[in-house]
Amino acid sequence: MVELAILGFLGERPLHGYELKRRVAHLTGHVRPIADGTLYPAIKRLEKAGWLSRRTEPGSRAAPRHVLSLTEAGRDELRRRLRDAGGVQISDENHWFTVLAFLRQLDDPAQQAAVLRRRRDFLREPSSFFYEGERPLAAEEFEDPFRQGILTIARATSRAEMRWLHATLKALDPQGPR
Amino acid sequence: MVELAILGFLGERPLHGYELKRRVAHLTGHVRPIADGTLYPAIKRLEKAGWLSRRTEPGSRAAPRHVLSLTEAGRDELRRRLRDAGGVQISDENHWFTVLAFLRQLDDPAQQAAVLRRRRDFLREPSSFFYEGERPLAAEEFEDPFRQGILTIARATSRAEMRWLHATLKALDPQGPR
DNA sequence: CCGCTATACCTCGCCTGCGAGGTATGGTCC
DNA sequence: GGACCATACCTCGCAGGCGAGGTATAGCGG
Repeated sequence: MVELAILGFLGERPLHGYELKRRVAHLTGHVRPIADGTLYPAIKRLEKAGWLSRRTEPGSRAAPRHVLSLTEAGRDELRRRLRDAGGVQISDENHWFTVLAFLRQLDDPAQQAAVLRRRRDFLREPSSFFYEGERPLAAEEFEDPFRQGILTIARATSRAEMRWLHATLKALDPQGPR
Repeated sequence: MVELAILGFLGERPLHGYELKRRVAHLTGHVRPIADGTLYPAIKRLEKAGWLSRRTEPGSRAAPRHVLSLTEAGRDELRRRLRDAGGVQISDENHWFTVLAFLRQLDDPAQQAAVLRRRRDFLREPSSFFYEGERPLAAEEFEDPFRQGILTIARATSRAEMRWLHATLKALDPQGPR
């Protein structure tokens, strides 16, 4: 997930590690700082794979900065990861948001739509949090206010996302598949 | 997170591993299967700590089952974890939902309210996904439909949760702190 | 009664991310 | 000009979770 975020942000413009850290932290919505021990090894991995290059600059008001930029191979990799997004990337909200944040860089609208459709199909699957044997329980059915909260919140999210997905899919391929 | 889920479900009733697996999978909302390699080692850890005990039963229509139940120490641990929920448990939606799912078992309403208040305070913190320098960008401000999606979905979720939090907090301690 | 399938449990190695530690440099304040 | 702080980068060990593999058992179809 961090790797995708790094590739994505660098796909927009070259950045040094520290600035990258700030942006990735904000990416999760409510600021959730990303640990140095996560960011820098990830940068190393990507660099080793030839997806980004660094150029050292004198620090503006501190230690020298390593300005990172995406190589051509890196841009290909970014597009590949966006196009092939699946599994956790589709089902986990944090991962999914990361994909969404950079999906614009996958410049073929048909491919963008395909990714959105995968998410839509995933959300469509009937789902519930709690069961009584086989039967799913609705929010109103149990007296536990906290579980009611879970269901109401999840429902609100799901609705908002579905509405947005439909509208965006329509805009992307007006007479596309399904 | 898995450990809390195990403690929580076993706090409701004794279960064997396989059934536990089913319930934990549903806990995330849209069925996200939990790997065996996650569940069973977690059970082992909890058992080793003395928080749950097992009793072997002949399998109903397959291999023998290990029915797990919470020990007294396990129940204490569950309550401790719920009461002290913080950090990732508050800030990450997946973790937070796990806490919520079992918060009822923390039987002191004042303590329940304290946990909810921590989440509320976290959600209150001003937050945004994308910045232009220092200034946060609103959904309407950029033309990227995917980032617009992120913001609109996040906003809908946040609103629904805030509404629920306020209502529930009021019900929990009508004249409580703040 | 043989093989298949579903149930049920377990282990191992890997990958990702975290936290705690460390280094270095430029600017500011006294 | 020395102390201090913010910036900037890095490493190490750890923990949680995953996936692929393996074992075993009960029931069912042919």
